[in-house]
Amino acid sequence: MPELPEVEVVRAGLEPAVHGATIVSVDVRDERALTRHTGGAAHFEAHLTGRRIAAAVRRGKFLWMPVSDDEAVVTHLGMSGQMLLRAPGSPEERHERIRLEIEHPEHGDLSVVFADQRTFGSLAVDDLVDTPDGAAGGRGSALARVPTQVAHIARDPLDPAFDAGRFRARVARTSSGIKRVLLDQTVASGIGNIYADESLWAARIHPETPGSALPTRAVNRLLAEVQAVLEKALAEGGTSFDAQYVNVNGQAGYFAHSLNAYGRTGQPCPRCGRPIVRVSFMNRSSHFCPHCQRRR
DNA sequence: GGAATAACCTGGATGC
DNA sequence: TGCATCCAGGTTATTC
Repeated sequence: MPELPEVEVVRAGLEPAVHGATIVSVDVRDERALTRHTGGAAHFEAHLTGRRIAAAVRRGKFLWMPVSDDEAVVTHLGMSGQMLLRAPGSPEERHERIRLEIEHPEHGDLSVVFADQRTFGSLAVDDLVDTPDGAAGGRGSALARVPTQVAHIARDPLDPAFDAGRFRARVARTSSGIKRVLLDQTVASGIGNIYADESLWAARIHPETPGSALPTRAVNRLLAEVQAVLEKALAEGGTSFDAQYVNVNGQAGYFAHSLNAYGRTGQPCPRCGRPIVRVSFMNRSSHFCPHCQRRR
């Protein structure tokens, strides 16, 4: 499941290949991959053909490639989306939805393939708007612009312009469980189910603890653990359980070997040795140690 | 306005 | 072997 570290690995892989490249053709093979695009496949193809890509930028789980100061191709990988770099004319990938043929002045011709099994991911052409704080829109570009579809989400915890004070204030004023808050992309972006569970385990906080019940010291500790978990996962190439997440070359990450709580139901907690439990939560699962992470 | 929940989707795993 | 059911979860629309 692509969360911040996985999307950043993809962005870093795309950057050298697409920066300065020209889109010579666009082929939409499944229009369901354009659910965020207004205008349909023909509009998407015609609008991008001939445009020059200026960068690969990321905020949270959103990735975008500006094609001018006012427009960008926005990508969200959803649950199973992949952005793959392939040789021109390479065989169609399994679940391939969209293919961009690009021409780079140094690297030559390449195919950028968007493949997505569960079709939760999408591409779209979107307008760029100024960031309210004047800082760069995301990692990968100094331009203080962000797609309208991304403008409503908060900066991610690894962003130098992340507003920790705003994060603490949002946590303090809500009665919702802290895991729900972590998954709210308008509070802090880039955190999904895996890294929420891992961060809460590291900070020894029960996922259902109301935000308002957490002392500032605990919120600060949690934020530090979120940043540490994300950094470590990024360094290890992200988390791969199966073929659902791979980098632009189709390779898996290694962070699954470093997980302490997520997906370890019944296995001993690495800290106290008692079994990790799994409970249903928001149509998904929470994994935690009931001994180390007690309810307040 | 804030909070909670359902729906969208595909394929692997599991049970019968 | 084949079929039915469950499960995974990010985002958003809907409901309370």
